[in-house]
Amino acid sequence: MGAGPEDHPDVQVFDEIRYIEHLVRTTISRKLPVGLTYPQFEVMNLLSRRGDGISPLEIARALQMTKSGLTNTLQRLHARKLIHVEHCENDGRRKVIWLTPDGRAAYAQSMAAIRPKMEDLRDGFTQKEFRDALPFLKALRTWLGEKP
Amino acid sequence: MGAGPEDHPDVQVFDEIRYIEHLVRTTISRKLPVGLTYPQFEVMNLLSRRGDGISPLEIARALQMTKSGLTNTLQRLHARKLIHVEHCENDGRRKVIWLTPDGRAAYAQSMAAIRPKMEDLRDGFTQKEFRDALPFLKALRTWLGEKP
DNA sequence: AATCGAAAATTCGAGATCGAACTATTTGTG
DNA sequence: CACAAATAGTTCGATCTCGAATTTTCGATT
Repeated sequence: MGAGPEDHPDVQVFDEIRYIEHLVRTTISRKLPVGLTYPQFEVMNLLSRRGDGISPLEIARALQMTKSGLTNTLQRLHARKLIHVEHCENDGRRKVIWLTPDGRAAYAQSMAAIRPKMEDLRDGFTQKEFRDALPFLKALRTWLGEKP
Repeated sequence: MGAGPEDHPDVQVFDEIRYIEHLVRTTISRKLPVGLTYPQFEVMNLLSRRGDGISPLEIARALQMTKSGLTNTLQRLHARKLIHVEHCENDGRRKVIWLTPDGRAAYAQSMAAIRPKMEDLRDGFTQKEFRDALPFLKALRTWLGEKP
């Protein structure tokens, strides 16, 4: 029984990364208040972290979403009145997104649902462990992003 | 300007992981022969690595797909005659999946398209770097998977 | 042997995701 | 100024993804 490619450390690393990404996505999804999906939460999370008043294109780039994919998500958030969409004054092509009070409330509710898990995580691992893992992950991400 | 949560190493790690996963997915997707999607490739990759003759449930578990999602992908692969679906003799509920010769050819063609990038990667990083990154990633994945 | 509960797969509906084509606006250049 | 190229966003079609409900088959208990 010879060693297949699945034994190579690089393949294993990508498998683990795929698995972790999936676990994070499903774990958070299941904890979100009903009516909120994971991408919707991600958008609101960015609006909350980065401050409102950013454009759809900035959001799409920050979250690795396509413009068309983001249009879809923004339309749904807008339909639920969780975001407010303004037309940019200086540039007629651009729009600017804001969280509404309802949006902030839904976001706070989501974070509250996730917080216990996050705190568990910070008990299970040290910040040093995360810090030590970062350089390689950043290098890998940069390398993958630079060579199209 | 206080430190937001985005500065925390743990948040950064998850951001990098999300980014890497996305880059791998899109990079491979764009290199695949026309007509093949990334999930379809993943299934064929597993069939090729793990050997044929495995059941849909085993595939779904290995690839973190839901059974219903896999049914969809298998139906498409079957429609293109890239896989062969048998009814298990011992167990009437189960099916067993095989790559057809066409499937093997399509898989070989996909791997050939991806190989240069993989070789570049093995030039850009050492196997030791991947090996050193593994324990933390495995621990993180296990922890996330154990606490539902 | 009859039945009940678990397991494997499918169907269905809602939402996400991508890429290509399209519209509208702005910017740069002659 | 006119017009070409670039930019921001949307629309559309195909596929993926999930969860819930359903069907079929198996296995164990009685």
